[in-house]
Amino acid sequence: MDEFDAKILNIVQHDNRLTAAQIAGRVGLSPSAVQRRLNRLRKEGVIEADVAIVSPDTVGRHITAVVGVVIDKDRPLQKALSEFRELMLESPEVSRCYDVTGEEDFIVIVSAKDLKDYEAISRELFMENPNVRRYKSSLVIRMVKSGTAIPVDEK
Amino acid sequence: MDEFDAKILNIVQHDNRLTAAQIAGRVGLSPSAVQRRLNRLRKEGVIEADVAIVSPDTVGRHITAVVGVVIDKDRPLQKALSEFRELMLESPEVSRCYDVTGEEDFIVIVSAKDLKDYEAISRELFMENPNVRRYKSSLVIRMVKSGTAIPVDEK
DNA sequence: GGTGAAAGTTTCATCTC
DNA sequence: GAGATGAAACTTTCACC
Repeated sequence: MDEFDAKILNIVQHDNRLTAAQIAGRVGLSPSAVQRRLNRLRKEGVIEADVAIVSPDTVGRHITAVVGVVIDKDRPLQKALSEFRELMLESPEVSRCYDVTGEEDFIVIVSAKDLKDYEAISRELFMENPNVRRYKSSLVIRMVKSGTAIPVDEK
Repeated sequence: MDEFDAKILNIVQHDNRLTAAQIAGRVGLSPSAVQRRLNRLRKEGVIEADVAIVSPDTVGRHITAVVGVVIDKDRPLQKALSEFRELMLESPEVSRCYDVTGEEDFIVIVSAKDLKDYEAISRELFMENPNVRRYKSSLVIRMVKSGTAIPVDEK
């Protein structure tokens, strides 16, 4: 990982369909050097995935919610935690789930078609979930920033 | 937007480096039909972007935090809100920012190198920010799910 | 890391339903 | 309207310097 890798990562995190030649022009390497680095970064797992980002609104997902979840500590804790994680992983409406410190145990990002759909989803995932003691939904009014990029220091 | 589009979107949201021929095999179309649809979906903004996802840990970003922010309502509200949004947009350590309903005004996802770095960032963005009345950090212990995919109903 | 030839992929005009 | 075919243009791969 040197300065070239950092520059390449900072570029492809915003557009991974640029050709090696285009990236090469910006970072000052030959196209094949860029390709070699990209292939290495992918093999090593620095680049975890290459994905298309879909605009939720255009596919009828008009609601995003941020949900703070507290697990019921009266139940076997490890089991409750792993069951909850499993449920999050297998629910397609859950786009992200963080295990966190603080008052809440998990913070979950949910995507739903509309409010009615969100109510059904939150009832199923949280309200009727015996592992959940309580939860608090915050509806997203406006996506201020919805990036996926991690800053990579160019040294 | 038909069933073919939905299937294509559900595929490229997990891997946008598949070739049109590979996608065609899975959805039951010819490669050129898949290409035309992908180009259309990109032009129409259904596909907002095509990006590489970088593993934060591998580039030295070991801390992720979810921060709930309450804006100081004693200040001119619209100005405070837009200044705060602007700050989030221009801060590379902020990967996401949601304007939300409920107790908090914003929920912010921050990426930092380590705890010391996080303290410096949160001091600058939140503690010393006159537009912020109070904020609450939750440190991410474990990324349970870190997807970017939105479910697209295949009819 | 660079170069260049081979293999693979996308683009686009054309034909068909 | 949308899908299939095939040739041209472009991109990636890989052996070699």
